[in-house]
Amino acid sequence: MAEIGHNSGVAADRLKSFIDRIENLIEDRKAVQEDIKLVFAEAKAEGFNVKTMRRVLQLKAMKPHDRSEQAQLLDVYCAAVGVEDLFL
Amino acid sequence: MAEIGHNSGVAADRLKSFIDRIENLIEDRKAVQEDIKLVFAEAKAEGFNVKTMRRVLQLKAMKPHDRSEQAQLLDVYCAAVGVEDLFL
Amino acid sequence: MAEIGHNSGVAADRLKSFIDRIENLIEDRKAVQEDIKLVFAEAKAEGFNVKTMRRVLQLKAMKPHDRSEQAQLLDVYCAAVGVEDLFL
Amino acid sequence: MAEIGHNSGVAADRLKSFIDRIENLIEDRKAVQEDIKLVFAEAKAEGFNVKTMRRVLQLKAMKPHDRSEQAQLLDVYCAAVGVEDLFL
DNA sequence: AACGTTGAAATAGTTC
DNA sequence: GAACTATTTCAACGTT
Repeated sequence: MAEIGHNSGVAADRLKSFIDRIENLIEDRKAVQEDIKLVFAEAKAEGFNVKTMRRVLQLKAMKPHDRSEQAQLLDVYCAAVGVEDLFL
Repeated sequence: MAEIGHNSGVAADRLKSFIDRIENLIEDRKAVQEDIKLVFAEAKAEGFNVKTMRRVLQLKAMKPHDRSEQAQLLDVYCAAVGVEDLFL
Repeated sequence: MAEIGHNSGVAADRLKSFIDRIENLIEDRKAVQEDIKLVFAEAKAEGFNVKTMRRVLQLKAMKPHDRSEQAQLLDVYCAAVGVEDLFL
Repeated sequence: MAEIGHNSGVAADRLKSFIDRIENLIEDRKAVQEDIKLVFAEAKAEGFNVKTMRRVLQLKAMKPHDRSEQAQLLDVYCAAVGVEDLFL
């Protein structure tokens, strides 16, 4: 464990540096997040359905193999429970 | 706005009562949540896939009409973007 | 992974049972949530401020200050970075 | 709702454009997130406690306590209920 | 290294 | 429809 205190402030400075770097990165992340929100808002303003868009993004992000595997399992489970699983 | 203070403690007592009641209800809710977790754990221990079970529960909770409506829209969007949307 | 299908429906029945149990628990949870809402509504009707009540509940829930744990370390880090760490 | 289909692909192209833009932004966000993880790892390698660092970041992120708002009301409620409301 | 635990981040719903 | 709250989901962390 890094020791802070006593008579040297070097560990403290090091910590401060880490904290600052992370704070800046968190700022960046927030900015990107804000951009994403804006694009969704724009799409919504043109009449697109945001929720469905999110789903499409999820599907695109999935590897095709995983996708079909999950889909099959969902099929089986839905059949077992008596739920129609049409394409969601 | 209910006045608290001055020389009467009745409003304070009333507030305390409300807070206590809600705290108890929150406890109840936590207990139920714990039960849910236990059932999922039990199912998992028997080899079922928890994530897929959650999906089934979502689908069951949906009104059939909404379900098919969303499914159709997803179809259209996936086609537009070039993603296969097999049964997810 | 639990196998469903082939010629035996026992795994299917088992899954159905799990799903049903969880559905019931979710119903319970919704009921409790509804009760909470009602108490808040009652308090509001008597003039209390709901938002502030929520904060009080948060603070009450935070209670266990756990000053034994890593609180000292937090003190040190906050000092190093120049943040006041009133409680926690 | 934006209509897609029939004989014009303009809405489809528009959707595709939105989806692409968001995908890119999501990539950016993942990259930033990765950077954050790296800095934490670096700090940890120098002996700092990651969990405590996260708490420091939380505390720093907490707003200037806004004592003008409804803080007085919170004081009153906390007093009524018997909770110490150090800051907020 | 998988498991559960925990905390953060996203999404959905509700209120004003 | 904008803001806030609540729920759900996801990812990271320590643990066995």
